Amino acid sequence: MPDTATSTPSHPGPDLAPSLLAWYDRHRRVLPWRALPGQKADPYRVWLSEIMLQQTTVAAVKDYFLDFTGRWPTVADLAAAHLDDVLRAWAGLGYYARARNMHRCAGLVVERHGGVFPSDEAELRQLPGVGDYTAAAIAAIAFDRPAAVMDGNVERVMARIFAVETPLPTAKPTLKAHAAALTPRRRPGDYAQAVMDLGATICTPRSPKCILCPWTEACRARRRGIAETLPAKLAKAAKPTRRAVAFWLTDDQGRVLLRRRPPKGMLGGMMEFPSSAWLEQPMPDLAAVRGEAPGAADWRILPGLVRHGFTHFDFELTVAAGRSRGSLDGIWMAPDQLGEAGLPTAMWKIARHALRHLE
DNA sequence: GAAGCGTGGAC
DNA sequence: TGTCCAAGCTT
Repeated sequence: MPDTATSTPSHPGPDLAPSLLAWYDRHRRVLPWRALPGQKADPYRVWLSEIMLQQTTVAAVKDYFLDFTGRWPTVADLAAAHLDDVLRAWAGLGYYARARNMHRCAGLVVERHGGVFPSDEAELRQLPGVGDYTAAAIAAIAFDRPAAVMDGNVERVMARIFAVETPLPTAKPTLKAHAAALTPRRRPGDYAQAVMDLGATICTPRSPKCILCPWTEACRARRRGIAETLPAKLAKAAKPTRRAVAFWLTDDQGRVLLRRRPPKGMLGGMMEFPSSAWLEQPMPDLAAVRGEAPGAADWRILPGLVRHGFTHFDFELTVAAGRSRGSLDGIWMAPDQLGEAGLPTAMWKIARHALRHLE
């Protein structure tokens, strides 16, 4: 009996999961947080890796993950650590609220869950730093629950397989429904990693390797020749530039003055060099910002400019160097110890700039 | 819903 | 050089 509904299915097909799992078994990547085939995943390591991997590449995460799990092998160890030490270990990885939430989350898992991560997606979702994606990822990967993960990779893969041309973020609910419909009952943990691996290695934003894709026959975007254009995204606003003068203040022992930023917001809780306000204005001269300096000194502006791109603005600084007159309260560090200070990258650039011009 | 929140690598 | 963007979450 001819059946147009099955010969031209309304969706790419019910058998996509098995072919993807077969591909995954052949191309499984070895990663520090990934359990070996047949072995049980450690929920702590899965959680830790998922937090680190938020908006961050595998290459950037690897060394941080090994360092963290070496220092703090269990969630109880991490919960018992001082936040300062966690922030210092996190320095350079970016999105520092993740580190603060991670530390809070570890404390809650110990206090409320006896040091054992919940396996239920809704319970995981309640933990700080754990959103829809991360809750689903932990449920699927650590506990093999049939949770549908929805990250940037899955969005892209779904947009292409189903040729969804509606731009993000409007298309998100549609893409999520497609992803949920494809999630299998068997091996949901492997499937979650497989579909993300597919997006990361085959169904890439540019130049997708459709020839190697296990779903190439089913892919509607490839058939229409529009795979590389998907998913469509709304244009983003231009980034403004903020400028400031950073103060490199040294004492009679050659130590430099640092301070700790407020606990929330931009670079919350991280170390920084004192500076004038970060304003969307032309670069101020020394006379305009002398009142914001951390103390009296024979300030002189060093040649050159420090540039740094943040998420929503570009940052330009000039560095004023000076020798402190008298003693001043604050955090004084020898320049050769700055490597252990846990400086965010923007501050590290200031330090390099100052040292280059003062030596 | 929109804005705030880092960084480094690829092209 | 600039642009995009990566296993998102919080407010």
